[in-house]
Amino acid sequence: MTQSSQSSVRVRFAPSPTGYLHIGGLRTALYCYLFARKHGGQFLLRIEDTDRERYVEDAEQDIIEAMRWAGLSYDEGPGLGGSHAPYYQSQRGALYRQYAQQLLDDGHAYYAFDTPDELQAMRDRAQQEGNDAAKYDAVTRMQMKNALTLSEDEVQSLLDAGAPHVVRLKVPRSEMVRFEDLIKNEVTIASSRIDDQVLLKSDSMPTYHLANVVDDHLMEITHVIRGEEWLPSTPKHILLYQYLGWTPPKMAHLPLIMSPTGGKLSKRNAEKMGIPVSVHQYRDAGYEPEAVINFLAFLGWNPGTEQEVFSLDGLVDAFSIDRVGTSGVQFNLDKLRWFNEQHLRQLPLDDLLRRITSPLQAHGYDPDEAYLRRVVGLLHDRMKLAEDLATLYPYFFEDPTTYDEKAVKKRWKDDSSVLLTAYADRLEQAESFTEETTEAVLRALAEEHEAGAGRIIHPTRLAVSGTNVGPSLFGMLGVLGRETCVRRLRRAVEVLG
RNA sequence: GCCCCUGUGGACGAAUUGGUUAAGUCAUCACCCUUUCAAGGUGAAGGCUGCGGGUUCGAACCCCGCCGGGGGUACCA
Repeated sequence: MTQSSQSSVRVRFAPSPTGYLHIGGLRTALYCYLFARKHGGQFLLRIEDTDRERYVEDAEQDIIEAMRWAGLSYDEGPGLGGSHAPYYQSQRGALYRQYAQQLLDDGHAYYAFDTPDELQAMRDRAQQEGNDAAKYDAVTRMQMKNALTLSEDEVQSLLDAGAPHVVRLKVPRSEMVRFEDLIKNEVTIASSRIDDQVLLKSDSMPTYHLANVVDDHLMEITHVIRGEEWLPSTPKHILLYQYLGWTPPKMAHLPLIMSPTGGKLSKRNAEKMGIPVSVHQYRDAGYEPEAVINFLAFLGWNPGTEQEVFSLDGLVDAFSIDRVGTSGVQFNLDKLRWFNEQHLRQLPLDDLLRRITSPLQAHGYDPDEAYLRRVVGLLHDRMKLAEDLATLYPYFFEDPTTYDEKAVKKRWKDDSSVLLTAYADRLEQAESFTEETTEAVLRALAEEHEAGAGRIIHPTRLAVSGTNVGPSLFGMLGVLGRETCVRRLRRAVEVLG
């Protein structure tokens, strides 16, 4: 890297608590984190709670917990403090107002008193006249009720009378606004395309644009890494930096995550595809945080080598912003499952046990540890999700209540009752009950009846598990134990005849 | 509509930066292994690198024009 890697890099993840942290948000956070750590810099969390209408009470807690779960630790932020506190925009109002005032004083911003109805009327008018966009800009602002069209006295008396008003950015009529994006390279937009953006809302809260620029500067952010949906408004930010006399940070806009049905992965179209949206849903479904992180890292980035399975630290090592792609990437649940399987498999037994407990309990199972260890030993290599134990292999925790219909049809034969009864009898009397003995007993029995071993193996699996798929039969029997196996064999004979 | 970003098999993506038969992973299919299903192993199918022009001895890569996809166009972020 040409970048002198020490120190100065500061990156922030700045979510808005308008909902639970979603998977796309976590990816943005991850890239911020990777970049910061890669360069030995700081990673901070800032809560952008300027929208009172959409504020969600427990969203902030959810965001913090999701970051912790994912292992994305930050150096400054809520609960931690830091030299640039507070990290809540709702607590920094005075700052934004101060800089808005500076912009006002310098003639780069102005008061506007238009009501929502008047704005709507202006847009309707513009549309009727066939103007391509209904903008509040260098042309239309002269027809509106603002400090540019009203006299100084009128403005003052409106202000004194407490008339609702906003502060708008005075965007130049025609200027080329240019910036260098670390991912998209050079981007240029004509200022005539930019709205006179509201900076301070009538409730005196800042909009994203003002708050973001002020905070990024004050918090000494060196790199703004965020989703591509922000690319078109970046020129406004560049203008703001310029008018405030500040040097803008480096910009990097991440490609969007798409739904398999097309379009940005939103809550709605994701759920339609059975894709969990909130990070906590992944946790609850038993996905490994390392796997989710690994998967997310590869959504728009790759190391350029064959290696795909990475730990978080490994990703930090391998990460480089210039290997981030430029086009939108489709979310692929299959690939996530594969990553999950990879990570699950390399998890030491003790760690695996810890992660398996809560999904089990969620399904009402609370096996003792020694038993669980044996079950997991048998199933470790077959698991794709921590939840699988409860959903795919419930029979390790309770007797099957039904028998899979197709399996019965295929595996339950005329001689099954006789054979299983005999097998149950022998198992009951066998000297020991292990993987080896259950197999030896079964094979001997099959031979005596001049039947293939499968004649007993398959119905036994059905009787014991209720289905015809699963791990090695004898290993399974050994784990379940004599009493359980015999009971289930006899019950199957009773039910299936 | 207008503005911005973008386009390599079904999905993700590599390609020493203009160099010859366009990697690999997921998914699919087949075979092997096997008491079943996975896993694992081996292999297959799937591409005029969106389309059309150009530049060049040579283009996925550079230029032009189309077309497609996405985002933005709020007193939301």
